[in-house]
Amino acid sequence: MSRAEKAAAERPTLAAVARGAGVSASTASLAFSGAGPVSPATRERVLAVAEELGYGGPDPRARSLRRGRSGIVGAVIESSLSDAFRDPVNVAMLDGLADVTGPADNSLLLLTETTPAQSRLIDAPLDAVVLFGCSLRLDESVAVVRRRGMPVVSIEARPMDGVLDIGLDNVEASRTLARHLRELGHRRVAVVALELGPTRELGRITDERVAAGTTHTALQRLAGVREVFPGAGGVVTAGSWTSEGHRAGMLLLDVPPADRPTAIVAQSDLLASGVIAAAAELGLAVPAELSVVGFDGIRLDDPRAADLTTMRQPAVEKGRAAGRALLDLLAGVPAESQTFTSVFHPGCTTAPPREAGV
Amino acid sequence: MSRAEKAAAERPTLAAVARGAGVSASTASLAFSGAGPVSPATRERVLAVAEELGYGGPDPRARSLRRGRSGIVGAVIESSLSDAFRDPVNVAMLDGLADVTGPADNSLLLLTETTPAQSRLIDAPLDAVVLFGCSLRLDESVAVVRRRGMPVVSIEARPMDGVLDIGLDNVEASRTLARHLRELGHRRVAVVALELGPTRELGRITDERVAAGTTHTALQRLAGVREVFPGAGGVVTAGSWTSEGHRAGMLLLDVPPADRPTAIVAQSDLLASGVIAAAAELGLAVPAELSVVGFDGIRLDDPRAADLTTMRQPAVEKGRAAGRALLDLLAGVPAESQTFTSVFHPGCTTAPPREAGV
DNA sequence: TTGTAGGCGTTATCAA
DNA sequence: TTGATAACGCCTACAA
Repeated sequence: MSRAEKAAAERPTLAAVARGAGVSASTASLAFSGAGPVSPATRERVLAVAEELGYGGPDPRARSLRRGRSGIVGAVIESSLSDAFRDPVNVAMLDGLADVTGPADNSLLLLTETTPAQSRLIDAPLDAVVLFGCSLRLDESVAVVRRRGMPVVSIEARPMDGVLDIGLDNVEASRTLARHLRELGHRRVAVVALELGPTRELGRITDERVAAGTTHTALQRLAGVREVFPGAGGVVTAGSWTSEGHRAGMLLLDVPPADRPTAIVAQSDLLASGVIAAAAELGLAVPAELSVVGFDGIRLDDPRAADLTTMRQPAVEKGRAAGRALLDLLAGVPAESQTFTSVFHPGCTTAPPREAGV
Repeated sequence: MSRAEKAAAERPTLAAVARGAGVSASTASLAFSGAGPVSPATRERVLAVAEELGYGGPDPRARSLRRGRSGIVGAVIESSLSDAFRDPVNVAMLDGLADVTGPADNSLLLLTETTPAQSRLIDAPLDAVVLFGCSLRLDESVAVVRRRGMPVVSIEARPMDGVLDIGLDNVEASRTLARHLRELGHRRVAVVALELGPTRELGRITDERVAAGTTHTALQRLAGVREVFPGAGGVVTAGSWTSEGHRAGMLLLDVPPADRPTAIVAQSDLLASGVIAAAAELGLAVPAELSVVGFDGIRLDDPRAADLTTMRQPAVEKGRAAGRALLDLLAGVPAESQTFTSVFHPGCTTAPPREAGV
């Protein structure tokens, strides 16, 4: 028996407190939960004995078995925490989620879609689950959770049976950006895409990678652009980070001028920021020599990308909506998928191409 | 009875599976946990019946009561998630923590030090707790947790009884930076401090605010600077964000040149980045007209602050150390507080003051 | 207002 | 290798 176990074994229980106070366990329970009538006198006596014995209140483990609820919502993210939280959009969504679940006495358990058959998803005492931009093991995760009968909410995932999704108008929003560029006169447009899955490797957008792609958001945003610029190519990145945008930008821009796109559609503001940094390094003026658009509408630290042309998406609201849906589901109230809308923000990183109509 | 409750009530239990397979509950349990000898035949039979009944494996709630372990570690942060995660240092520490706890089958529950008497800290099924830069309700949180007999690890908190702390050489590191500035010839030096507590309000550093300060890290870093520049003044911010650094910078720099500091010690790289942005706005060249140092050693997106003179701290390692300490404590192995060391990184944001020896 | 009884779903111990 | 038994600590009808 380890020291910790011994200490735990020695902790007083509600029964011990009740005994000490000369009342029954049920009365003591009421004294703590306030879920029933207890005379002030007995309550105080119980509390006093608890204090004396160093009893810290009902054990949440026992309580959650009895009640059938743990008060814990699993927030599943695909990658490592630092990868995911590097993008303010994810943090904003998480914050929105916590904003709603917290006051309802639910906390968030951080889970990553790790290899061994979603082990934590299986053995953590969860009441419900939110899937944050998961793609790789999406089906597997959903299967595990559904089998347990837990409500599942996804954020920007492809539609799945029995999963309520909080979506975004990715196709339409990307189309809007693409149209904006076309109207300015751009014809040579390249995309810098978010990770497409299943691998996270920077490289050219190819039909193969698109066909094998698992990340709904990236695929949708690409589709939106291609509605306006059919067959538009570009680069797939490993994720929504400035450094990846920079690498992608170098790949696309460090070429003979004739091969260079006149505009780049980055699938996130962070990527756009990296692209703009790459352009600066190559001595390309934005927007005079290169137009760049992003996606998300976050505030960027890099002054060169400060007023980016982008689509603003309601990230915090999406998180809140996911939280509300979860609470409804948990309460047995029917809830439905919903889609949020992005708003076009014209910044100063787009302009007509130097030679219109190349 | 809500729909969710009804569904839960209908879920098969281990006992039901055992009955279906014609074995005892204990045998069925072994078939799932693999914690004992079961003949392959029976195991398969049990698993088959489970599959058929749609049984998703042992209920974690019951398991955690029985085992006395939930596999959940509480990560307590003081502010909102988005405030905390805006600083990559916090994300890195969390990542390091998850790095260690994850493989040991422990997940992280995100908790904020909210008002109502640490409610979630009390009623969430936690095995242990990590305190991340908490200050306001630190004592209260610790009291709650200790009473439950849970191991507690703090990160850069002031020393507390029964709390293992993962520290950083904040005083020494800050002194190093201050000395560096003094050796360059600076005499008029201002500090841009992290939030000092108990309020989060931008304003001048005053004796009162310092005396009332609760944030260990900020106080230590200030003390380190003051060892070299006694009585150094400056600005307290609301937190480690670029925007706060910018505001603080404007406050300190947008004054007659004679009143202007020749160097600013920002207590984080993010703050430093904001200060540099403010300097740029005011047309002050860094480092020619103003030296700026930061703290942390994170990579910054703003190219003007790209190569900041700063102290690099091992944030991920700190998180890992906290995780290891926690696991030790949980296993009953004695563990001790430890302090990490920062490394001076000379960047290109410091230089001798324009007129040495003002 | 308080007490009694039973069980939430598992797993550990021990005996067979 | 399997099974019976007894908790784990609490909560909630229901009865007193």
